[in-house]
Amino acid sequence: MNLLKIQETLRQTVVETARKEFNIELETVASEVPPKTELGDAAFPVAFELAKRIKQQTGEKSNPRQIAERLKAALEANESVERVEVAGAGYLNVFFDRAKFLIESQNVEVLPCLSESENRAAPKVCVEHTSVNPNKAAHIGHVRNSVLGDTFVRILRANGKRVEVQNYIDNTGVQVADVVVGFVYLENKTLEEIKNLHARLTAEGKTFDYFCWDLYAKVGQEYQKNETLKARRAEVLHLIEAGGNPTAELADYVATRNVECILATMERFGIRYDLLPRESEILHLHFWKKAFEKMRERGVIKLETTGKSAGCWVMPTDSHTGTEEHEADKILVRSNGTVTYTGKDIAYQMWKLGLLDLDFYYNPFHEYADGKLVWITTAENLQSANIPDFGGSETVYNVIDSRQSYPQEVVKKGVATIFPEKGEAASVHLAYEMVALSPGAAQELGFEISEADKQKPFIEMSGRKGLGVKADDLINRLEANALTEVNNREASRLEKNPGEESLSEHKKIEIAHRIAVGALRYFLLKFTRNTVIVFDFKEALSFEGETGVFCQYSAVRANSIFRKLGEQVSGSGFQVSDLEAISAIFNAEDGDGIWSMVILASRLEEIIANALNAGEPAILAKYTFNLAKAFNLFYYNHKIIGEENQTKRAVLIAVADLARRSLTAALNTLGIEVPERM
RNA sequence: GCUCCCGUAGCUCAGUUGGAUAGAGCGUUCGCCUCCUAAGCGAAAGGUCGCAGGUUCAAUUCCCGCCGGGAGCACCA
Repeated sequence: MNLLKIQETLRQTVVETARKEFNIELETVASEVPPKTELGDAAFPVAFELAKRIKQQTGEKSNPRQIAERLKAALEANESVERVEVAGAGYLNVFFDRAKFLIESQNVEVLPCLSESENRAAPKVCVEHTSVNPNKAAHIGHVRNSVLGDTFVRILRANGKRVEVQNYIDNTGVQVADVVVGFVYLENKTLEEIKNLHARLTAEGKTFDYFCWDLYAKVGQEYQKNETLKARRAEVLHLIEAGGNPTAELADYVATRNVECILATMERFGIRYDLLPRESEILHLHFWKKAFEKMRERGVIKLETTGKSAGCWVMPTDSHTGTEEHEADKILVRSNGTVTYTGKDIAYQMWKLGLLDLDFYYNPFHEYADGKLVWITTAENLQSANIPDFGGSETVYNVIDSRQSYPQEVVKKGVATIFPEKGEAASVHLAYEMVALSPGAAQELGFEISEADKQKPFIEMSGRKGLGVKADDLINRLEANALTEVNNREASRLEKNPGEESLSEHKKIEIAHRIAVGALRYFLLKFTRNTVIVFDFKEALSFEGETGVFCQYSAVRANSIFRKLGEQVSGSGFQVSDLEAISAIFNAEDGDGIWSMVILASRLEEIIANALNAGEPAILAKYTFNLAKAFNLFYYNHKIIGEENQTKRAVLIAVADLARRSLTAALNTLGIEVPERM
């Protein structure tokens, strides 16, 4: 009997009692977490609702407290409940049987869904995230996208969902064209020479995406003063889209090397993908043509014959009202017959949902260290073996910057209009605000800031200007800082305990890496999605206070207790006959403190369900921090190893074990691993 | 002009579908390593929840109107 099940049973009891006693049918029963342990473990403010409903139904005024009293007995009949109190104006505060709960918690998985083997028959959901244009290195804003997406994937899996992770590669867009213009017209390089450059950079320990980062910024500057160069962009873009020519080949080489770099960067953060769908295949396999046919069949688009958009195929929208400057309807096909970005996106979304009747071909792109493959789409059938069943998801989550809210709305509405049977709920835009730079941070990076920008609260990062904190730079800095700390702490540990074994260099690097990832992932996850993160070096590099490192430290301390206790304690559960002795521990003066640790650690499953429903990983991040904080307090207040009362010692061990299991699972769901030592 | 987001402690942010004394971190001040790791723990100080109305037994939360900040509204991607 875990916490969720107890709460569900109690809710049912409330519904049944309301039906029996008051002849009222409650659809939902709200339950709350009381603000303090002394106020119980679950609270139902249902008596207020019932009083209102009784008045509506019979016209009789009733006292919420009296209603609560009548529900009280029914709730107390539950075997997990010790007692129920009616508090305040009519709150029902439920107190669990603490000893019984603790005994049962020992045999309960903190995340039951994860322990089950993946159900291949379960409906699949798709998460698209990262989707960095393959023309430069990823910056911290891209990492916010990837970390949010990856964490959401982990939350879905912890809720028992089958998930497919896609990273869309826009390899035929203007951004790639810009870097190609740079290579060809500024650097005067052929494909062979670019290949040599790549080899040289690799040999020097440098990365191709960093080179492109600078080149892209250089091209952006050149465009401002060189109109001929700007004209080249259109030519190059056209050649890339057409395919089958040397420029397209060169662009493909550049884009693919950048994709490799970005994958390597994200792997450092523990972020992986199943499939890389490319825009080139969406074009070459005529996904749009198929989508267009379906839209015409279903009559959701029309050809404008008059007005500003004459000659364009448009999709009428009602969510937006037109003005003199802007048409209300969304153009999907331009008057020259080419398709817009939104049009392509609708086709891609249709494929994701299994509504297109067309498919890509697939080829393995990259193999992770443990053998897992990332696949990439291809335009030709390369006869690959064991291709997973991609696409055709029940629900699609697109992790995209909130600046894309309008086009995402069009895609969602568009797909829902073509397929009303599928509906809008199948397309979810997980929008998030940008990561911006404070004027100070921008200056710290060595950028000239205009007087106007200095007045602004924050400055938007820009790949085109080369203005941003590169992901690898930041994680390198974090790892270096962490390694310094690890070395210092290791030295003082060995000084105090000369007999202890020292950590190998390899292990120290691994610990520093985990700390760095923990710090950065938590930093990006503690903000809710619709908060603009104004990047601040001091805050991002911090290892103290509300940080991932704090949470990791708490888990490391917990593990350290069990290391000292040795293996003999694991699996030594209580006997049911111990119930009274355990109750005595909880009823003692410091019993509430011990119990609050138990109940908080038991909420993980509920919190993860909340995080999924709200589409908000920050809920889990905040919980994890609070859990770590609670454990640090518990750790300080109760000295487990030195405890002389054997029952109390056993209780404390069980509580600490529950806390560390919950904390570890919470951190892992955030994509943060617990280091061996800290 | 229209749409969306934000405004909570000195700073950065949480605050579930309305609910009990509005929370955390940083910063400031003061305590705590003879005791399972001080990347820690405790305490103090700090609030007209942007302003003004409305709905309700109950509003930081829902509705309306202002004020201030941000983003979007392309035959760009």
